[in-house]
Amino acid sequence: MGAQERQQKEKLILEASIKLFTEKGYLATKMDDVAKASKISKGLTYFYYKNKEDLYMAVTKKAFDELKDVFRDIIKVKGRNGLDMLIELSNNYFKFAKTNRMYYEAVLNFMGLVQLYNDESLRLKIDPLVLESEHFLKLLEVHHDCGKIGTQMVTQGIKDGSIRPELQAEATFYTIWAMLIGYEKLLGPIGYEGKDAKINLETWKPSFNRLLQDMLKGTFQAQKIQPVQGSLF
Amino acid sequence: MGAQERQQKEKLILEASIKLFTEKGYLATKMDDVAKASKISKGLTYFYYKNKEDLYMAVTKKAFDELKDVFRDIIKVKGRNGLDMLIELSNNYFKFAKTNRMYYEAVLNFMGLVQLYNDESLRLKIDPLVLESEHFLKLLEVHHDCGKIGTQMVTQGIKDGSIRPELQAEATFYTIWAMLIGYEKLLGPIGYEGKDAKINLETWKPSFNRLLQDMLKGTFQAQKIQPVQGSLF
DNA sequence: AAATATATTAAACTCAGGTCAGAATAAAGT
DNA sequence: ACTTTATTCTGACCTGAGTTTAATATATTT
Repeated sequence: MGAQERQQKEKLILEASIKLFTEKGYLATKMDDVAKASKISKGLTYFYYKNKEDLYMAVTKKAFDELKDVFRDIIKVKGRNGLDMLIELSNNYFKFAKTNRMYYEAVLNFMGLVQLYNDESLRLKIDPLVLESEHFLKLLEVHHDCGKIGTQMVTQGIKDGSIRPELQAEATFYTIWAMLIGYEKLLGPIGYEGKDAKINLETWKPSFNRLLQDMLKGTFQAQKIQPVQGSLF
Repeated sequence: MGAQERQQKEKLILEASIKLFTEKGYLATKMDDVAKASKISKGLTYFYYKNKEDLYMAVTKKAFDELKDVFRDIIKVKGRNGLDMLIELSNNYFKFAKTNRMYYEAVLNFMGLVQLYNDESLRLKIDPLVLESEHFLKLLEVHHDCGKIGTQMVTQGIKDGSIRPELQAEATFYTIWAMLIGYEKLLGPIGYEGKDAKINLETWKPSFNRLLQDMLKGTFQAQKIQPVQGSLF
């Protein structure tokens, strides 16, 4: 059994666990289930993956790679201004989070891990095997890649005039990302109001998008003030 | 033993677990530890709390109450405009998240729960005992209270002119909250870059605050356009 | 074909959340 | 005051799930 066959076996286990994690969630999925679904013995899964978290890290890697594709798919289409790219990113980001819920949760979980990782005093709370995992460092990179692609969009927007020029691209992009993450996190809780919900998933999103755009381009200038200015010259 | 004495005992267990959760985290804290720290038998903890999660819900209740205090402390001070209140809220929110890390994590965890709760197809993923917990409904209320207080700040800001009038108070506040949540979540991961980090905790925050303020008051109008307008009349 | 390395299994181990039968204590009834 | 009932409490036990390991089968090398 060469390295290639081994990779195939790993992939088999990985895909079985992705299916299970998606259906039942990480906690409810037992290593027994993974083994059964992969048609191998439970012990063997520990031959290919150090432990359950290591397996989850492998899943997370796939998840973050797909999220990165969302970023890449937008920037690779030419002929749009930066603002439009970011608006589409916002939409597709939410779509991703909704459609690939388990994947998105894995991404968020990873961000939580990195938060611990960055705080020396908290790092020891992370399972050492996770840090040793080949996927961990790769994930840090992919995370960073997403940041770079997003920053590129802002830079592009500043260049083409769709975003106000005094903004700092990188900080701005990460603020946008922060908004997306937080929005996703808050979405549910607010929807709860249910009966008299003036503010819920549907009604809130336009407001959110509007605020995001205003923040980036400075609506007052473009929509209200500009006409007045025009009459000046 | 009256109801009062019972409450005291509950409080004892609660405080022991808060200490342990803070020190070692939820997962690393064993019910044996809680029992030992409370100087009772393990079985008895299950007399006062249905299970570990129920205990955690009680902790979460304390956590969210304290977060609500952060909101209340700001709005109860009169003589400031709405925007300033929100800026202070932002600062104090981050301070809270940093100082009371375990509490803040509990709050976030609860938000995750509510997200499941709102999706009928996912609700069954929540431990039924959690839904039965007396704290769960209370927590939904406290969450809502925070939203109301924050919305009040925006309303105030619109009234006193520190926030642009066309914004919808509720949607705007929840967008702000989303930004805070997301910022907190992203903070760590970005700080990681470490060596060449242009963007990290320190350098990013001013940018973030600036974007937040611009979004709310429309900086262009106030700083660049207004003077021109003034010359018109 | 023997020796070595790699896969694979099934059973055993461990740890931690949760239960339970019964003891100790307190409260209520007679 | 004594019995009965309800409440509080304990420690041993149960169970489930992640993980380890000793032993076996299969493949690779020499």
